[in-house]
Amino acid sequence: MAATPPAHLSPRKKPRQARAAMTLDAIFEATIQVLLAEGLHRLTTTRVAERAGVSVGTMYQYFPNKQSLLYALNERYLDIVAEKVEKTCRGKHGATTAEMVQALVDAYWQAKTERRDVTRALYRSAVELDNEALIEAFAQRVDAATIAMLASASDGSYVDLHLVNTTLLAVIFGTVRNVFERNLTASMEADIRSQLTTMCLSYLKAASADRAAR
Amino acid sequence: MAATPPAHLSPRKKPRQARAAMTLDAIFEATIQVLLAEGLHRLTTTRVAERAGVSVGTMYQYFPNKQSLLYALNERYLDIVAEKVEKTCRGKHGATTAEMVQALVDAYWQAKTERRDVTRALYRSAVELDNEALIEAFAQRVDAATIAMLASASDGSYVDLHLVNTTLLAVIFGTVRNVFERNLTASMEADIRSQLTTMCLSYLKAASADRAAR
DNA sequence: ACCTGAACACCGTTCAAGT
DNA sequence: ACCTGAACACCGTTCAAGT
Repeated sequence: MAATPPAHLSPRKKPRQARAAMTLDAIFEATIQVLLAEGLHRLTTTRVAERAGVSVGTMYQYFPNKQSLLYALNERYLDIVAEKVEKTCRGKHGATTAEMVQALVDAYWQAKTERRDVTRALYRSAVELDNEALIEAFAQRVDAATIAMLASASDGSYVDLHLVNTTLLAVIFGTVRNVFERNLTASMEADIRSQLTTMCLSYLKAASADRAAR
Repeated sequence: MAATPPAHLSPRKKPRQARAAMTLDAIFEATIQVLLAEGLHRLTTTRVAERAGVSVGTMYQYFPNKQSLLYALNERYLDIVAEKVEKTCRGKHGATTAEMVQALVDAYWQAKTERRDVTRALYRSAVELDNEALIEAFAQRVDAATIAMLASASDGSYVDLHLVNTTLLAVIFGTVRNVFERNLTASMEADIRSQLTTMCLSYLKAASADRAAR
């Protein structure tokens, strides 16, 4: 689960009535819409409230400030991505390293591409916040999933699995973000994605204790 | 040189007198200071002006808006990084692939680490802006430098040098950013840096036409 | 050519009042 | 328990006036 956010960013209260839960959903949905339609610097509490059909005061019942709204939005999003990656990893226990890497890169890339406008908007929105806790929680969750997967590989083991795994994830996360921030053609993007897979695989082979022992 | 920024982000005028040049420098310096001391969301035009010892009106003579100030700051910074990478690349023409990769990762990582607080602050500040043009210009400049270097390698050539090179840079840029956004120990960071070098190298070997032909 | 700072429209956040 | 919206302090940006 996501780590508890810093106090000044945590939601004020949870909705206790169905009406309130709907209000919250409307606020999140409105935030995404304003973010996409107007951009981060035009994302104002007034505009979000208006689009959500509530008053500003209502927003402030759930979130102590604007940042915490964006924080919660990113948290939701990362939860979904993490869940997808976890599921993929569980499905590949015992497989070959090649299958694992392929599946991992595909799952992560796919999760980020599904709604690429939202992904981009959230990458940007995250800047305002004290988001280290958020990123760290996400990283550790994925870390656990991929470590367990790699440890079960049928064709290789690593002297320092922890380091290899952290490196692998830093490279995948980083590269995907870098690609998303540039304006590349779809085919160039697809090419890089496939090259990234190749690259991760050749790294794992080079780092494999198994191979070194042969 | 850096590409011309979008009209709404380009500086209003260049300083024509020594006094004005000093004013501009003071504004840039103040911006970095406020960014480091107070963070992005407390970076206000008033605060920057006050710290720079000028009035707000003066700032607006040089920059049409707050974004353009951050744009110019990032431009300056990326120019310095690009220059360092270019110099490193020129120095390795004709060397082995291993030397090149090592030098490239070191140069880039080093440039970003030199003032890591500034690097982090600028990564964050860049979010507000329409910074695609900025990133693209930087990427293309480095791209040209590394392509020329790799093409001169004494021990390998590539079927699709362009793709290999773009992938390599996306991975390096992305990974470095990812590492900077996390809170890792110094030794963990050093380890990842060295692993990244290994990884790039094993990728280049795998992608080398030379080796495939053997 | 360069600088000033009061003025304006707008933003984040609060809180007394409502259902 | 939940929602409202006027009120307040502050922000980005302008522009008439100064040197």
